[in-house]
Amino acid sequence: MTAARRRLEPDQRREQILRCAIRLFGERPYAAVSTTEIAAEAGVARGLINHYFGTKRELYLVVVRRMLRVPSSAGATVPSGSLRRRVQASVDWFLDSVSPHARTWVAVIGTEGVGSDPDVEAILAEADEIAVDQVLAAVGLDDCAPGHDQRRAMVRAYGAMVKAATREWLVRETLSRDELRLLLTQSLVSLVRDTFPEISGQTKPGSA
Amino acid sequence: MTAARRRLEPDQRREQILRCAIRLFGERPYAAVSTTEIAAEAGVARGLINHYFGTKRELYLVVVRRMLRVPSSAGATVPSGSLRRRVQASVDWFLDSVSPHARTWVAVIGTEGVGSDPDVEAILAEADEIAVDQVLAAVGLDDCAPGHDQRRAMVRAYGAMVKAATREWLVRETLSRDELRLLLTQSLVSLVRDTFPEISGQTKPGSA
DNA sequence: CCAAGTTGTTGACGCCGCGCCAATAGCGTC
DNA sequence: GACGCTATTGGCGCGGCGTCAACAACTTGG
Repeated sequence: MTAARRRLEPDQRREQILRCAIRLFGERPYAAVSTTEIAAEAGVARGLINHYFGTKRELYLVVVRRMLRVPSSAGATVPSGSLRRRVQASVDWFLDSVSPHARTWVAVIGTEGVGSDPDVEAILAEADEIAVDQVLAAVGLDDCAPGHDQRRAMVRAYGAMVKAATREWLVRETLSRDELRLLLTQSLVSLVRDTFPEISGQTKPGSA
Repeated sequence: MTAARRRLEPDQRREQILRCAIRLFGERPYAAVSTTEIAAEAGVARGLINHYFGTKRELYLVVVRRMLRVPSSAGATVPSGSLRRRVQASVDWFLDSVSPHARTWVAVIGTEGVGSDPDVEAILAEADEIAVDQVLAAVGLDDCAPGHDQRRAMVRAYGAMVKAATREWLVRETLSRDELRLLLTQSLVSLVRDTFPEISGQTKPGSA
């Protein structure tokens, strides 16, 4: 009962399989999803998956990449005003762009214990770098030389907090949107205002 | 050539297999490590793994649990002094306890893209809760009622930043230990001093 | 309107990893 | 030294994955 096989444009078929894969990989960990299952879900022969994506693993990587494609750019307009205002605007923009994709976004960010996959990490890392660029741009510290790498590192770390806190909001619902907004804003302002100055070349003697 | 099979105490054998599993799972993602490989590494028959751990998956969970067992408690003595002093002391304690297990610790914290595993998440979550307790204790806000859940949520988010920043230090080496120390201290101080007050019950009217 | 070509799609084969279980053989005991 | 307990083994069956040659849907030329 192979319900009348139909011929599709490669792109359409590819997309169709990819959609099923995205859903299944979003529900269960990699090892718990079989290509047989994905194929069945898409109503195609299992071999077709290999034809389009090569390997189960490669399909998985495509899924990860796809799920990280944020609307990104678009509102890359840096607002003006005080530091706090600019930060607040960026935070709001982030929250707005996450809201629609909530479930999907959370699945991608989800941590899965031991044994990290280099390829997956590379994809996540690339997305993080873009985010860092946006944050630094919004804050107005694009790339002044001293302490450049350290600042980026710290913003990456801040990004991890953003992800975790957003999960608290979307999944555990332990934070309201306003509370999350407050947390993200305060933290970034503090980072830029208090921490950055102390690592930019000369160690500014802070009042202990 | 089954190099003269030897009989061991169950605990010893279990531990031996576990050690090999820890190493391999630390190097590659779950699906890329076979029980055959673990068995070979440990110099035992593959079936023995099932005998001791039941399932590959269960073995994996034991590995995750084991790798999260921090020296924990021990120096749970809350220091006294100003907020900043107490925070600083906690940060130092954390950095000291991570240093020895660096590689292992990082492997556990590592993120692995899409499709989170509920069981793994539960284990990580439990460890996080313990960490939150320690932080709140150090800060001196054990469990005063108003805004209790929000505070815990925010500290969990802070914990994510701690992990990420520590990775920057240990893996990417983009931050020195001192810079990391500064970042973690400043952030937590800011969190407690600036953000916490605004979510404790009455919304303190902030200067817009 | 049919034949030939193009190419999306299938199904089966071989391999390997995993869970299970009966058989085997260390090691202590009488 | 024989016996028994149990740690340990090895192989069976199932199922997932990658490959490949055959098949058929759709297109094009006559």
